[in-house]
Amino acid sequence: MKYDFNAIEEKWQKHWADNGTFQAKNDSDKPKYYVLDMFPYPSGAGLHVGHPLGYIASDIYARYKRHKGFNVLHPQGYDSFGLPAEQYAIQTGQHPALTTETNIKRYREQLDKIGFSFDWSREVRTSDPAYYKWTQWIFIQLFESWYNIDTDKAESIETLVEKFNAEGNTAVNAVCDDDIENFSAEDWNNFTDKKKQQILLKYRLTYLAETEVNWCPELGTVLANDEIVNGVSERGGYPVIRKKMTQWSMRISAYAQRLLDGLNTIDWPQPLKDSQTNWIGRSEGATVSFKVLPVSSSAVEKAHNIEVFTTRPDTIFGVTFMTLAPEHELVEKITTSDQKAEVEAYIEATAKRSERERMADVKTITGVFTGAYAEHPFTKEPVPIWIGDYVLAGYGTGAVMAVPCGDQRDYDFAKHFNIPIANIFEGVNISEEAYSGKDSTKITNSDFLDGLSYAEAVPKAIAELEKLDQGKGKINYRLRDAVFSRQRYWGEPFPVYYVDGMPQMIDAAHLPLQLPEVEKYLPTEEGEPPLGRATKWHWDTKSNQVVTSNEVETSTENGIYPLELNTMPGWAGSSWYFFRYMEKAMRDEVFASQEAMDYWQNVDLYIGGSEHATGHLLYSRFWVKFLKDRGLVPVDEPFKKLINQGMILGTSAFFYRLNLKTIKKDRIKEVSGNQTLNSLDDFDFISLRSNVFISFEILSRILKVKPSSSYSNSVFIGRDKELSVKLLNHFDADKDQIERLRNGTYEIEINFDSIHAPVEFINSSDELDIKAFKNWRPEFKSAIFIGETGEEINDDKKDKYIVGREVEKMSKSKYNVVNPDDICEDYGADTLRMYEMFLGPLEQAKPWNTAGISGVHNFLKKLWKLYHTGAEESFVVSNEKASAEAMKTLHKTIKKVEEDIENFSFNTSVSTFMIAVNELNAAKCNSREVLEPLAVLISPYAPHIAEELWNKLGHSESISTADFPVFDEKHLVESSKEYPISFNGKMRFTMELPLDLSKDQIEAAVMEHEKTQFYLEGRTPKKVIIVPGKIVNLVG
RNA sequence: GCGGGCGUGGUGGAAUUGGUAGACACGCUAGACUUAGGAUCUAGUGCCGCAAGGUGUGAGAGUUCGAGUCUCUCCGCCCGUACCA
Repeated sequence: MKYDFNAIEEKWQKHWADNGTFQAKNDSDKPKYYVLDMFPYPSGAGLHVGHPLGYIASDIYARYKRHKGFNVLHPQGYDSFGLPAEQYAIQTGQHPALTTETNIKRYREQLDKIGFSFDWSREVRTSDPAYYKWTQWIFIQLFESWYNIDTDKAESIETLVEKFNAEGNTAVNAVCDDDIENFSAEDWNNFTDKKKQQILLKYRLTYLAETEVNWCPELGTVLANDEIVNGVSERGGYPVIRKKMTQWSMRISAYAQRLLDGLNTIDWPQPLKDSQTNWIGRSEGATVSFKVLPVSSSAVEKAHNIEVFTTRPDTIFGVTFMTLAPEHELVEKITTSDQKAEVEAYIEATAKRSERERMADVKTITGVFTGAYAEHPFTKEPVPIWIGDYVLAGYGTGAVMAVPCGDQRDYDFAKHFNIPIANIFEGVNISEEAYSGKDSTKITNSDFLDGLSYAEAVPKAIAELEKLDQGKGKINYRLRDAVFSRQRYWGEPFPVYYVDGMPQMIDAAHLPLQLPEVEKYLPTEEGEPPLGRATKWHWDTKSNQVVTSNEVETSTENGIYPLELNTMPGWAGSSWYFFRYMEKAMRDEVFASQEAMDYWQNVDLYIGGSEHATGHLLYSRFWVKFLKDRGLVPVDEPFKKLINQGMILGTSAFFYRLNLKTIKKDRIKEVSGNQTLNSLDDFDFISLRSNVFISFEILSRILKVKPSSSYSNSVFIGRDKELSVKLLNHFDADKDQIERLRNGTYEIEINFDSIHAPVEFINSSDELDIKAFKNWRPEFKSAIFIGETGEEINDDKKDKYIVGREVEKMSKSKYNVVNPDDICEDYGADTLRMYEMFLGPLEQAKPWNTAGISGVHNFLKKLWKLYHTGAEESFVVSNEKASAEAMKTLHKTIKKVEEDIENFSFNTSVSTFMIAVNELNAAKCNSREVLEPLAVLISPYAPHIAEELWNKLGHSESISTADFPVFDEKHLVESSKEYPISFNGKMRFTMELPLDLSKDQIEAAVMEHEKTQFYLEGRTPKKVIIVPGKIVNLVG
């Protein structure tokens, strides 16, 4: 029988599914092990070969752990709420649930073909009401909680109300909004119910707040930061503005320190821990309060204080000015009438500047003096107060005490505006730049800090500030509370209705609150989220359900209230799904039972991409810590060990379009490939010699710019004068033009667009059929294409275009996707699995190249032949004793494969299998003693062929129940070693020597060797290094 | 700028953690069997050289009997982040 992989794989996949082979038990004598993949979003494009990489790795590990005697939980599910399904719904009117259902079906088919040992009986889908009922439930728990700093954990809001009743809020130590007013128990009891609710909202772990969001008017929705590229929406390229909106937020900032501390307890890759650490951004320092000096002409006479945060309180005597963010609330209050016009103009100008401009232009220093002064806390000297956009409103207090001698930005600002710079560092020259070292340098000109070093001065400065009650030590975090509202349809509805503007939770007994039907998935004409289109989206507090009639009006009298129109973000459902799998079957009465959670605890091994470092992986940790605080789960961290699989990249084909802009002052003349451009002479500024095209080669030579899609391919001529002049010289521009460019009258921007070319128009010689492509994409009809060697390519001159190749992330829009189904069809799932592992280290990004797959496929054929013989390929495994050599091969392989799996070094174990099969083939081994354990060894990698061979070996139970072979050292014991003999560290020859020789005997044997005399060239070795069992080195 | 990672044949990548660099595989070359199949088998394949030999892990230095591996300096590439006070 030939190795018919298609038949074998289909047979066993069906067998496993029918027999529930991989269903985990919740009670077992075996130790438990929980292996989890980051569950996929089922996109319409289906799986490509990059998706299964991590699943294959985790599957190998899960199968290995079963062989090792563990009760393994290895589930899979779908993160099925999300943007693409909604976008598709907007375009086609198709309900996202239907699209999602179709996509899941397709995903499942594709996944099943690869032979994963998932326990599908525990599948979860975040968009399933039975699932999101519990996402809503957790939201309610967050709403019903506050963070008590004294106990350092979340507690029921009831305990807060008790405190307010007893003693007001003055003694309450909570993480809360910063605009809390103090009140006594008496005040509290006199507050109206609404007032009480308003106050409590400022303490809850999920709360409503006015926040700045990225609003895209064209798309009519809020965008997440990662949906914005270069200041415009990723989808469609529309402008994005900052807008204040009332949004649900999660008080993740309460957990900043614990999220940081927890990193020390988990086994995660260091780069990932580092990015969470940076994201949380802890910095130690102090807050300092500066009194604003009253100025007769200032708008208000009332005394103001400016709070700043600084990490360098030791430099307080170096303060020569202060800077506020333009958005700082005190700006308008302290600005003097003289400066008012200028300040307002500046604020308006900065508000207008887009995020993109601000980012592109960090070098330009701008700012305005407010006319006001603050009093230095110690010297009592007046300190001028400026505003400048280098101070960010969103970080710290939105204000800084500027120490130009110790901070480069303050230094540059001071230089630019001729503000005095005071030096407080002994023996440091600050005539060129600021000094920010934290070493033993002594501080001077600083009163009580004189002569102290950084380490000594910081606590001293803080102590003195505390005496004045003008500052105290503070730890600041960069981590912001997370906005939790989305103006989308396809997400979890909030279990919230509003009475008199105050949010009320739907009683948990009435969950899930299911998504309503809408006729369109767009925002309403009034700008409300899509749920605003639902005709039945009011909550009836009498019947505890969504009202069924379209006619009913909301009112207090009938107890019917409007429901929240926003939905939850994508990360809501993925922040707790790993608990849901723990239950044998989805249960309606618990999100996961206590027994199940006590048994499975946390995920032992989690595999997924590092792109989730500051999203999913942080939010999950936050929710788990919260759930732990409230006694709802037994663990503090969700994922004990984490592995990031690298991305599998695709090879894209590109061509390049010339896109030039001349910019004359404010006027922009755009001549892009979308317009007719007959020659490059069309430019009014630079007249390029005819027949000279700007080639990448020239560009890269002159400008050191490489054409590539990751680089923007833009050369901004004019912004960098020197480069511009070089380029102009290259094109023989006249002196006058160069002069004008130097004067800044003109700028030119040369831009190359990289355009992805679809494979169907490219032949095997990498040539693109231009005519066919232009017919397919008419918008490129008049584009000028530039070849990699710089020539202009158009269909009237040439009909082939040699495409550029580049490796990048696989994506449908880049036409570089390889489908795993095709690989399974042609080579089999076992080949696919092994080949993906063979490509290289798991964590590494690597390009997909089908060329090498035949090597792995041939290996599986050779493996098959080990168990079969003759033209008919009949099964030949015998019960004869194996040779010592074959046993050695087997045990060498056991040892190496076991080590490799434990180290997640799957690529090297594939090599090890190849070596083993080559050796056993050479030794003509067909002994059961070797071939039976070999099948088990290989089964995590190639489960189908292993299961088939196992079955042929006469076993009725699945190979997955077999024990992992036990390594026995005795088969590897050698009596001799081929020693490398080195002279001065250079290996010259080897000689076979018994291992039981003493050093002296080895030396004698080596010295006797004829080649030794040759390499010594008559000299006596000065030294002979002998490491028994390793090497011999003669030093001459 | 800052943080992290990396640099080894024509290619993907190995290297027992300081001990024979290039395992395994792709590709390539030659041959065998076949007759137009992207099949199979055998041998070879870092580079220079007919050979003996020389040389070789981004560049340079250092530690060591011995360095791809450790230390320092520099160069290049990739990822993350962005005025964080």
